[in-house]
Amino acid sequence: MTLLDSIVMQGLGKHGALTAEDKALILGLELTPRRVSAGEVLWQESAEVDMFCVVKEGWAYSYRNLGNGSMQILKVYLPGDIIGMRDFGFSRRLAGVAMINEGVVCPFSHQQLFELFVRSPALAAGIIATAVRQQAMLTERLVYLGRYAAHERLAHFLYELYLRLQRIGAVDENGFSMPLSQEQIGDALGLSAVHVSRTFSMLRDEGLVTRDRQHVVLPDPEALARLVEFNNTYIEETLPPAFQSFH
Amino acid sequence: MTLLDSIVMQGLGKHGALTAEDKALILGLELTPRRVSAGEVLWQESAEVDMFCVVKEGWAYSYRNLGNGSMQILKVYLPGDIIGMRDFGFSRRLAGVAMINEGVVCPFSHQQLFELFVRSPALAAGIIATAVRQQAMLTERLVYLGRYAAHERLAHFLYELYLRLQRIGAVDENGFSMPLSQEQIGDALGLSAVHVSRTFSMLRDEGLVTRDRQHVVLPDPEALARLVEFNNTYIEETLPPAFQSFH
DNA sequence: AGAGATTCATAACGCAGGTTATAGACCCCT
DNA sequence: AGGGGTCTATAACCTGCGTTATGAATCTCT
Repeated sequence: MTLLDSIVMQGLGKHGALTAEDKALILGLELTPRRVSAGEVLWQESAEVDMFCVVKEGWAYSYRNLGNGSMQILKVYLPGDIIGMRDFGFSRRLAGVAMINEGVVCPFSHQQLFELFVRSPALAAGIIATAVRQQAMLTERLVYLGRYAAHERLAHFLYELYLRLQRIGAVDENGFSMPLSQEQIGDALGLSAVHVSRTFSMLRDEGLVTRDRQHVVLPDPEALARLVEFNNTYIEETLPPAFQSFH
Repeated sequence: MTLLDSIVMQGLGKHGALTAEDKALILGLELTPRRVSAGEVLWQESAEVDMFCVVKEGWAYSYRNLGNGSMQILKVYLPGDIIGMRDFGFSRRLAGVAMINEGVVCPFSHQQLFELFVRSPALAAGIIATAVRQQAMLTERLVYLGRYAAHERLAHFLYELYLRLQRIGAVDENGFSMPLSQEQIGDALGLSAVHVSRTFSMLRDEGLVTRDRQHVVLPDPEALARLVEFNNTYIEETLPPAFQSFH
């Protein structure tokens, strides 16, 4: 899963907006792969912002540890995602990032990113659009935390993962591997681990989700999508026409 | 309240990163002021993205109307804020925006923004940093929705408004005007209007907040800040050093 | 000034989801 | 293979917040 294969860049490429130099620049972000172990912390909250990362293999999550002892997981990152763009424009990290399972990440520097911005407005627009899309997913979760019940939050969470995994070819017969524990899912959805378990049982009884350890199957993804009225504007693949002016 | 006075731009200006042309470009975003009435909808969710806005006077909010009949307010915009950057990179609006009270906004086009990006990398970086800062505030609210109780959410909300208003000179003796109804506050914090009322009473009884209609006073802002362990990284005024490479 | 619409405070009641506890299943280590 | 740790399921109990209701205060419109 290279960045060049990611949705936005594919979109730019399709419109002929990417030159050979652009492609070289973006591949340049992935020259230093690093193997990382399960649970490894890539950086802590408040650490200095010294790099960003492309996830090549494995899952990661960004999180905040709170004063009351609990944790809020902000976002789950899958292969092909860029980690850390949230902190662009800040001198310190707003959130920690840790690996869920083992994997491979490609760190790149602030400097490389600036370089890329200056040398290719098309890539800059693409990377910004990607970052904005990630923020849109966060916003969607904010809506769910504010106004939906536990079963809707979980259904939405699983369906979003399903869509994102599908796009990187990690879904097989409506099933996928899900390395998050119920505790971690709870930390993402603002629920207790116990209630996540209850809610899984409920969705199972309704035939919407089956699960065996780390393997999740959505027997009827469309039914799940109807339940959560999934808004897929924010996962849409096309960039607005104005972006094509960047030749 | 002009954009040039906004925190990030002030930061850039202080470092001498802004040329005269830069300043002209950014003032160019505010050439078409438009008076808007209380409750006026600037755009609806799913509308085509045709413009962005600088708020000159009055408060606005972005929101999502949900299938279950409720509303989630995503963000409150104060004078000096840019509205709509959330939708940059999308062809359709992810959220509606409406005025809370009457005011003045300055719309500018997608085209103007691109123009500015191409002609001034320094301004581009500044505007992106501003947008990222707004997203950071959203993230902070997500954390509060996920993991904090009603009184902490409300205290945090009020304290954030207090800080933001202070920076634009709209706080007088720890008091400020707050045109949001309790229903709207509830829609922002994921609470019912009734519970917002209860929670206000609670904070009042503890001497943390007094309120008379639209006028809110925080008798002891520091006590409030302690209660919510306010994380002001995301409101920090300085840009990281790397941004100064944009001369 | 009077009528209707908003907004707000407070009370009564119910339930979704937090908390604590227990036990079984699976994992990793030596 | 056995022992400790983690993860999950389910139950029992409790509470924070939603819901509905009512009355008072304030705003808006004519």
